[in-house]
Amino acid sequence: MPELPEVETTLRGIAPHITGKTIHRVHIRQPKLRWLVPENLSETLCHQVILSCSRRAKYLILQFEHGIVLIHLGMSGSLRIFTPDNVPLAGKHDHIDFECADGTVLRYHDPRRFGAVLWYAGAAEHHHLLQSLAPEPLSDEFNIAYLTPLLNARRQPIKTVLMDNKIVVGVGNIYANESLFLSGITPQRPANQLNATEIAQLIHNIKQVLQRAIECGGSTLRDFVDSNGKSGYFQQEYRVYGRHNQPCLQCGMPIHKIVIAQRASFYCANCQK
DNA sequence: CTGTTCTCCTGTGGGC
DNA sequence: TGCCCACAGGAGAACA
Repeated sequence: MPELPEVETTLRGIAPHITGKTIHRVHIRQPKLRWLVPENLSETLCHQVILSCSRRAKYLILQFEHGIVLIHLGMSGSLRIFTPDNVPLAGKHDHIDFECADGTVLRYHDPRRFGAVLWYAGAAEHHHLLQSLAPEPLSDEFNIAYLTPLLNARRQPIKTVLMDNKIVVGVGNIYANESLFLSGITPQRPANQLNATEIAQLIHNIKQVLQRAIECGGSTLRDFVDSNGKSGYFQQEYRVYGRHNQPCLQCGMPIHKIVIAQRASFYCANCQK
């Protein structure tokens, strides 16, 4: 499931291969993603140059002269680059090909189709999906002065609040669990009960764990080119996520699994208070 | 405004 | 070995 580090790694993996290139056509095999892929996307993008590639939250943004293509990988989406004359036949869930004039193909693959590929004839910051997003977790804007009043206004479990895009973007289920473990904070604690030290710890650990995962992704960048995609994303070592009943890596006590707001939550009752 | 529930979809894995 | 089915999960949308 692509979390922010995977999306960032995807961006770095594809950007050098498509930036500055001209779209020749777009093949849409399955338009029914989270939202319908615009039917006329190929006509819209034909002869248009990909000016730049960027990321906001877990959205990838391809910048064109007259608008943007917005890509979200949902939870099973991936992007691959195929070099000219090296493009394999499309597989079952290869829903969209962006074909460049030089033959390079950017292929969107998404078995569960929770992702999105959209066109917006305007600036990225004006798109309704992007304009009300909270700060990036790795930015300086995401700091103690910013977060403290927002947490104090919430009674929900801290884990739920961390996953709220109005508080901070890009912290999904896995990294919410991981950063709370690293901070010694139990996921069900009401957000307004965290003290200043804990908030500082949490911010530090969110940045740390995301940054580390992005650095791990750096060694897999070649996987985005001419790969069959089966290797998938890098395997991150998780400290609590998915470790139900396994010994805590700090104290050896079994890891608990509970459901908070319909999401699997893992924690050590001994290390996290 | 906060908070909760529903929804999209298919691969996986447990139960039998 | 095969069938059935609950389940996971990002995050917007709808609603209380």
